[in-house]
Amino acid sequence: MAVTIKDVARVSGVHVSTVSRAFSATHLVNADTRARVLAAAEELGYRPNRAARALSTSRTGNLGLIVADIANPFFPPLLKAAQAQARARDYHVFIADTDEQTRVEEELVRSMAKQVDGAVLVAPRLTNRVIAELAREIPLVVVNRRLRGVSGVLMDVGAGARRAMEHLVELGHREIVVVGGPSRAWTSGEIERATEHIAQDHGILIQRVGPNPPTEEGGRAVAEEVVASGATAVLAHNDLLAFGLVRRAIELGLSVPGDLSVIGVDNSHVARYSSPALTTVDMPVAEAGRGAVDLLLRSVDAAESTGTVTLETSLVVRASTAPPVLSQKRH
Amino acid sequence: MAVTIKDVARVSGVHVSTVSRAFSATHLVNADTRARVLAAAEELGYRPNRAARALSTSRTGNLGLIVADIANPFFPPLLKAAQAQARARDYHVFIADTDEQTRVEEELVRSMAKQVDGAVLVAPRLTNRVIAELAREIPLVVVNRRLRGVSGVLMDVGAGARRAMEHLVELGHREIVVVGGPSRAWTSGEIERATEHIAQDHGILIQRVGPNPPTEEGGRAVAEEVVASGATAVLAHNDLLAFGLVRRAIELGLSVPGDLSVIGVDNSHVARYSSPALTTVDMPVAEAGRGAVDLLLRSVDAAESTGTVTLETSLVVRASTAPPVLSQKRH
DNA sequence: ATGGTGACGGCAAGCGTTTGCCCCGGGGAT
DNA sequence: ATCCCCGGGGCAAACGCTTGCCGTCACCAT
Repeated sequence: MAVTIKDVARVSGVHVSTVSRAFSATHLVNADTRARVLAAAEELGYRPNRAARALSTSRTGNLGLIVADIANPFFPPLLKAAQAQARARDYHVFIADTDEQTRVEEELVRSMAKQVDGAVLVAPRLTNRVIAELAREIPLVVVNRRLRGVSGVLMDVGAGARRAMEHLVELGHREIVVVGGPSRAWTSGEIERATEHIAQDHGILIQRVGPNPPTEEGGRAVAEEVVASGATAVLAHNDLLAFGLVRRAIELGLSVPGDLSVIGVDNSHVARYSSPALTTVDMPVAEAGRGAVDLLLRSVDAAESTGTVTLETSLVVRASTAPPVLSQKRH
Repeated sequence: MAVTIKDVARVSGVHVSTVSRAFSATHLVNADTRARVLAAAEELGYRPNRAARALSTSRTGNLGLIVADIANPFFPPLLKAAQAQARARDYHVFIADTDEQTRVEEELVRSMAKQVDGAVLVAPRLTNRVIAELAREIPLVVVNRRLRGVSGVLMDVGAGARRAMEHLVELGHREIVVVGGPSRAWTSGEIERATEHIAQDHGILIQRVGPNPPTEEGGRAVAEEVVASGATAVLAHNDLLAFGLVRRAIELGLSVPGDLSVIGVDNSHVARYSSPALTTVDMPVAEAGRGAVDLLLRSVDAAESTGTVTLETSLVVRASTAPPVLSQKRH
């Protein structure tokens, strides 16, 4: 029923192989013949069947994009950019949501493997071991994960966290709580390390709370603990967490940034939309999405190349940070 | 290199057809034989090649999901729900972003056609004619578009807009501006009709501005016009537009809701996150995503069934609406 | 004229599955 | 004892495309 290469061949009076070549090896066919074939194809509305093509070339023209939570505002701009880049290269993309579950993540990669030329894992929650294993089965690039032998694009969240801490220190804060995210996220470790350094360099007192789910709820849940800590500022693992924390802190009667300065990470639109607008670490997500696809496509073509690109982050100062008020300490 | 049905056949000592049946027509093979086959498959890590399967069954196990803008906060929760539902049914989903361009939308459907069993068009910008045409080539379901002969899930934004207007009327507003969205969006017409009715019923003065791009920028751009109109309240096509409008209005020295009440549509997270929190029309997006996939799968299986489901919306009153101040009119 | 050389394009195998057809053998009905 | 039926499973074609191989023909150099 659907029009196939055979129909085109019949109509244009050539063999199917010629039709095939007219599309994918243009230099092997005479210009006039090719024109006839293309005309016939056009007339019939012929579209090559990618699945069939995949069967003989073992190239599908598809990519997989796997994220923890599509609805987390960190991801959509990245997905959008990656999708656009893929499309520009004539690739289609499968997008899948793992719901933060590592089992699902692994299963998803495996079940997609045959259908894609490669996959990008965005902020994977999987262990390095499993990722490395998967990378042996299918070209992989990871975003925000450092892994020997696997291509990756990293957003330098460590530098961003450092900037954020310095900003707080300059404002005069001396006791800061760092609200952690999911324990298996690479960014968690980066932030921990960076904040540790800053604390030592400046003699700052740091308290850590977490791990926490990277959601508004997670933020609300830790608010009381943060308030009780007596710290005057907090750096949260992401904007959502920061936002929930701010909301709850305000409900508890605090003023932000008056009583508590809060910094998020991601520079997602919640940071811009919320009030007070959040000071946050900007993550170049669109660039990361594009970069991941480029990297992936490169390793699909060139078989064996792996590489890592690191993208710069920056601190965006908005209205959720201010000097601490010099009241008597609360504890 | 990859393990195929042949390998499994060899290892388990049966013919490939038996292996095939062991997977997809279990009742046609003896239980013991089947167990042997499955064991061999497991041992080898065999996964059926979906592309090959598609070739002979003409069922791909894939779905397409096409949206105007992944980064517009209206879409991600819908995508997430749709994707989850599809996964539960063992379907993979292609997600594509049209960047609000109708040409791209059409081209996307066509280029996916051979690779999916059906597609859902979310808030399509295409004309009815083109959609109907596409629906003839591939099972389609549209979200937020009413179209004879094409399955759809509709969120009753008309009822929502009516509720929103009534809310404003009850608060005492008598001059309201309706900020329109993209002209080709179905919701635009619905809102226009609903507001028209309310205006007549209550003798309200309505002014329309638009069409506008459904973005924060779009909202900022119309703010001055809205302010100059002298109206005391506005109903915007979506939250993003409402949000941009609020921001700009505040920059212009107005207070919201003091000088201007604003209502959005979508109940996306920007409505919750922004300040003042937006009164908005809640859209059951997750349900719509699930419903669309269900509907699509049904028409894929049952060939010829088309249906429309309408989902209820509701008004969420937050902090961006209040009674008008009774000052002298500004014009 | 003769042989050589490309360019062009037909032929057919092969990619991994599914599925209609048929064969085989065992058990129940007669 | 014979016949039938049916469960089980092998065989091979088919799905739509790509690609290595080879034949044909025109054209050029000798």
